Amino acid sequence: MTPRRPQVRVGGEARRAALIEATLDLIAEGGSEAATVRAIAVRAGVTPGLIRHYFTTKEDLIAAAHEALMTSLTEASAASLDRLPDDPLARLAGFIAASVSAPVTDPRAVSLWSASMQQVARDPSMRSVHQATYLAFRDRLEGLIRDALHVKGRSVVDSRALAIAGNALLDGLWIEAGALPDHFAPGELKTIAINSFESLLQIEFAKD
Amino acid sequence: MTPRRPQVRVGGEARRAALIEATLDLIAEGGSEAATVRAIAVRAGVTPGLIRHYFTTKEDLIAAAHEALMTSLTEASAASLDRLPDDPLARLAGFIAASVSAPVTDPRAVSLWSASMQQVARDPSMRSVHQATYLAFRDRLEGLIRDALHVKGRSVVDSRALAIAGNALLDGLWIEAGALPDHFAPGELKTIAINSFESLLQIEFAKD
DNA sequence: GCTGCAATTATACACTTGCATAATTGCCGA
DNA sequence: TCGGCAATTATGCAAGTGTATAATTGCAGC
Repeated sequence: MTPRRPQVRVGGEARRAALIEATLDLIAEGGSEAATVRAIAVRAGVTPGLIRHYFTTKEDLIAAAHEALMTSLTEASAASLDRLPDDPLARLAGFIAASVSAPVTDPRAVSLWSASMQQVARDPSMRSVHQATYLAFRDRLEGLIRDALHVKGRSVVDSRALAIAGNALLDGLWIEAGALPDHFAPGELKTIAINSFESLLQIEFAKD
Repeated sequence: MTPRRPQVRVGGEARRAALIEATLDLIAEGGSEAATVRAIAVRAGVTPGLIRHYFTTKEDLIAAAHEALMTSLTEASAASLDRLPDDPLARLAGFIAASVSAPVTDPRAVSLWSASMQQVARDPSMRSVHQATYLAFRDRLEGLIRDALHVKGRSVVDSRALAIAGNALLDGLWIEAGALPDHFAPGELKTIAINSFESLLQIEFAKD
C-alpha cells in the first residue's frame, strides 16, 4: 500500500506558471510529442489530474505555453533596449548585437520557436499570436532604424522594407546560430550582422 | 464478415517511396504527431503491417523521410539554377528571386522544415544532414556572389561573410513568407530581397 | 501447372495517451 | 475551532500507439 503523496499547496498563478514552464522545458528537450500530460505533471512535481484543474484541456495548456514563450521573448527584447545608451546609432548597434548573441541566441529558444512554427502553420489563434509578436519586434526595429537614419540627416524612404529585411537577416542568423552553434567563430555572426546593417542602411556605426 | 482487402502488389523502391511521401504529407499537414503508423498506412493505401516490412521501426521511416526531404530541397535548388541565364548578375538575381517566390516559398515546405529543425536540435545524425544541406545551399550562393562581383570588376574581400548574411536574409524572408503568407503584398518580398542584395554587395541588377 | 517466396493483409498485445470522476487534504474566514 | 471550499491526489477508462506474429495472396521460375 503506497502512501498517499503529500500535498504541496501552491495554488493560483504560481502553479499555473510552473505547469507552463514544465511544458516548455519538455517541448524544448523532446519536441511537442514529449509534452504528455503525465510527463508535464512529473516535471512540475504534481499529479496529472491537477493539470485539468488549471487548464480545461491539454490544447489549452499548449496555447498558454506558446503565448508565454512569445511574450517572454518580446520582453527580453524590450529589456535589452532599457540597458542601451541613448544615442540612436549606438542603440541600433546594441540591439543588433544582442539579437545574435547569448542569451537571445539560445538553442532552447530556437528549438521552442521551431516547434511553435509548426502549429502556427495550422492553428489560426497561434498564428495571430505569432503575428503580433513578429510585428512587435519588427516595429521596434523599424523605430530604431528611423531614429538612426534621422540622426544622420538621411531621408527615410521606405523604413518598412528596411525593417522587413533587417528582421529577416536577424532571424536567419539567429536560427543558424541556434541550429549549428559550433559552426561559427565567436563574434563572427555579430560582426556579420553589424556590417550587413551598415550596408543595408548605408551608415557606419562607431567602432567599439 | 468484411472481405479481405485485395492486394495491390508494388514492391521494392516504389512502395518505399510512397510510404515516405505519405509520411511527409502527414507531417506537413498535422505535425510529427499526425504521422502515426496507421495514418501513414491509410494515406499510402496500405495496411499498417506493411510498413514494418520496409522499415524495421517507425524511427527508421522518419529518418528516411527526413533525408528524402533534404535531398529533394537540395535538388530543387540545383534545378532552378539550370533554368537561369548565363550572365552572372542575372543568375544571382534569378536565384534570389526564386528563393522567395513560389514554389520554394511553400507553406508545406516551411512546415516540414520547421518540423525537422526540432529533431536537428537533438539528433546528431539529423544535424549532420541538416548541416550538409545548409552548406550546399550557402556554397552555391557564395559562388554566385563571387561570380557577380567578379564580373563587376570588384575585389572579393570576404565572400564567406556575404554568403552567410545573404543566406540568413533569404532564410528569414522565406520563413516569414511561409508563416504569414497573407501579410506581404505580391512581389514585395522579392523586391526587398533584390534591393537588399544590391545594398549588401553594392551592385545593381538590371531592371526587368 | 506447380511451387516457393516475397509482398501484403489480418489479428493481437502491451503500453501510452488524454480525460473524467471521485476521494482526500489543507487553509481561510466565521 | 470548525465548516466549507478550493487545491490536490487517486483511480479508472476508452481510444490510440507501435510492434510482433501468423495467415493469405500473387507472381516468377521451373
